[in-house]
Amino acid sequence: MSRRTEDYLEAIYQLSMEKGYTRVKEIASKLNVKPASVSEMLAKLSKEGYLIYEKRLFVTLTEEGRRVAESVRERREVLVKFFVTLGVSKSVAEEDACIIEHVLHPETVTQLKNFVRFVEESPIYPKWLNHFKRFCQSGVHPCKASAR
Amino acid sequence: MSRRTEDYLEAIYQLSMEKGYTRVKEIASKLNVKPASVSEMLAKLSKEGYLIYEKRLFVTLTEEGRRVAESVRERREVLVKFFVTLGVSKSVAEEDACIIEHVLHPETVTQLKNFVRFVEESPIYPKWLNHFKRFCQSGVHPCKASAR
DNA sequence: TAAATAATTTAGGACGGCCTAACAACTTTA
DNA sequence: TAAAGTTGTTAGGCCGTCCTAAATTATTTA
Repeated sequence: MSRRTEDYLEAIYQLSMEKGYTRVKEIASKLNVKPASVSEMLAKLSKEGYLIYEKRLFVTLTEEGRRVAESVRERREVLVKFFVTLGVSKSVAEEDACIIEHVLHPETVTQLKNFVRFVEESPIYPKWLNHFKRFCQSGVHPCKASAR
Repeated sequence: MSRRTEDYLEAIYQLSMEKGYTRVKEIASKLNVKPASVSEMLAKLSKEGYLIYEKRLFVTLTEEGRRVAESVRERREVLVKFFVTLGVSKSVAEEDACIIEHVLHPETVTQLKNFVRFVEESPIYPKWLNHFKRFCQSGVHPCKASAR
């Protein structure tokens, strides 16, 4: 299962949300490739059992395809949330997440999740965040600055 | 400049540290590819001005090549430090860093750096880390647990 | 210094993913 | 319902990176 394969599955998954299926043209525009490339990939994915493609009509994921897509999406969401917590802008966060979601070791993903939850659940979260933001701007840790 | 190109430059940079140069065989083993592939890549990189290759002898980076290699390395180090702070094991951290170092947006890298420094410079760092570790194990935020 | 060994290069090929151009099949509309 | 427009497919090619096998060059050792 290559990275690109995962990209396709996730794109298809998302595009299918509303109508239950999607089309070559939509996938192509989502992934910024030409329809011809999508056609090719669909043939491959369908042969490998990740989706069912009613020729010239619509694409639907199989159980297996959906499973993969969901896990990719989950990983991506953790990353986005995480980068955003860190003060990265949403658009950049999404871009970066999209790129690296495929390759992180499960252990890393677990720790990212832990971190996000830890920070969110901390009673001093607002204060922490505020301090962190000030640190980003001034380069000085507020707790230290006030101590001397 | 492709990802793979960056990998090669960084590998060459590291391998050259000691002796000031390196060899095809070493690069091949570092990157887990065959010498033939290295040969090819060296031809390309040398044509593009990133290194000077005295045929069949040694490889040295040009200024430009060193510049690229250093920036790649810097990014990777931030990532490793970061993942380790997050509780990811060193080996996994290094692996993951190696994979994603190429693709992160500068904004993201900046924030990662900020985070690492912020955490390190916090006066309550030991406490924070301890809490985070306990949270990872129990799933409960220590500050909350003791509050009720 | 000749023979054996080690390192490197070259040639030829594979694979994944992308593209364009030409064609085919549906859909809309006149 | 035929022509025009839209969507999808096929064929042929390209690029980057990798490989194996064979040839070449360098180095070691007897």
